Amino acid sequence: MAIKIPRGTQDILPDASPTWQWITEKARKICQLYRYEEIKTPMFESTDLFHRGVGETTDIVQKEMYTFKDRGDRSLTLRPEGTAPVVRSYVENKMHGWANQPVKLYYIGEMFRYERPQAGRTRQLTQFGVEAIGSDDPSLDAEVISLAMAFYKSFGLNKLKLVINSLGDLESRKAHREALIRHFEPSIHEFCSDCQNRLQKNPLRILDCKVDSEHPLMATAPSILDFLNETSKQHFEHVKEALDAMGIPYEVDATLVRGLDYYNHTTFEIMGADFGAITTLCGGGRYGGLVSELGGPEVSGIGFALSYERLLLALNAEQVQPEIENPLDCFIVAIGEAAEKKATELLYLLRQQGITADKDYMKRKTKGQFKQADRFGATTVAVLGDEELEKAIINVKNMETGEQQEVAINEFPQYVQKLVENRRDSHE
RNA sequence: GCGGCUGUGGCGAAGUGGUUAACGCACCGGAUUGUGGUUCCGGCAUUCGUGGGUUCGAGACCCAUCAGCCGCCCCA
Repeated sequence: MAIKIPRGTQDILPDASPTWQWITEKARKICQLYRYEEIKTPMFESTDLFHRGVGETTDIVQKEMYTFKDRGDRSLTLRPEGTAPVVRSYVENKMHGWANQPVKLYYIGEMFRYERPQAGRTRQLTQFGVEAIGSDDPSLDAEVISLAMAFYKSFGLNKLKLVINSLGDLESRKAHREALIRHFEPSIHEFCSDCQNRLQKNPLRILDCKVDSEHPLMATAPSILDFLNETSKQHFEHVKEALDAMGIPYEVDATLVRGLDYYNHTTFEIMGADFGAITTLCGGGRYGGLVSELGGPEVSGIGFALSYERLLLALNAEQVQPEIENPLDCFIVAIGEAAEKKATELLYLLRQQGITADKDYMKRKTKGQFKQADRFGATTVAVLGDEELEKAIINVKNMETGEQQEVAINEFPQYVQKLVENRRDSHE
């Protein structure tokens, strides 16, 4: 049996790859505007990085990692997310000592999670993410959120919803955590087994549970927003004011709890609509203890990650098409062996001049070659056969008007060049 | 990891146990010995995701397995 693509992965075929290039271009462009610089980290890291950086209690670490041993008996893991590796690099390269602070980075790359695939969820996913590390200024939170929103807007997407929340600082989180345990503990046996486990490990995530969302204790659960201390409150207020000033609408959702352990203060999610159960396009937030946890100084960062796969769902739902096209300037129809050889030479000349050019490689008849040229959307076709070779000319046909012109073969490249330039001028 | 649905040529899709597996699109060839987008004619699945079983006979029924989609969980 033929070998098939691994589960949860996909080939990006030529008809889809322009869209992928388009997304990448938009991402780079927006990062350039906001002055974030690209960082590339390895596809695999020491397994410990994710245990320490992402959190032992998270689903990612507990059941979704592609972990393997290399020949030197090192435990390595294909990266399931981008923040921990970037922070590892921040610490390893002592970026906290760089002149420009905060350090503003972005990455584009593949992530790997062992999950059950469905629409918008694959085992290899492509993420664009941003990390601004070294400042706890709340206006930086707003900048990162606005970058994400501007990115989506640049595609013309409109059905977006920004949801924000604050988890507060360590002190606030601790107080809230205790209140949650007090709230749920007496009746915890009425909750699902996941929630029973969460009670001591991470009671915050009980709020996130879909199974027990109708339980009366959910509605009356203590809200993190009531436990924010003065510092945390001010931070959150500042973020909201900055968003208001930029005219970015948002909703505050006190139950928005991000899945990874390292978040504090601001968390946010951008949701799309109209494409099935999965609506989260982008998730992010501020992380406090992560840098020091990985051996760096006590600084915090803020970032987000979003996937191409889900952006694609949103683009489909709103019927957005990429702006990329690749027109064929000239197709050479060669009739006979001698002409075929000459065509190869002429193609090379055209391409050296920046003219997109192609020919037949399937030994098609003349008619078939024209059909191919038409399918490619060639704007001109050059016909070369024995008759032309004898007279040292080539017949250049305009495929829109059907007009055909004899051109001396040694003037052919310049002639096509002129046609292409005229066409470009008239289109501008 | 759990539950539901699905799997026929490059694509879409008929076929609900009986001989040579409809049809549409795409593709290739011819009508037009060297000129496209229209038309007409012809060609194009030793085989129905894979493996096994039931049967005189299986694309259809059964079992297993793989994959996809949807839902749950969770997340990007």
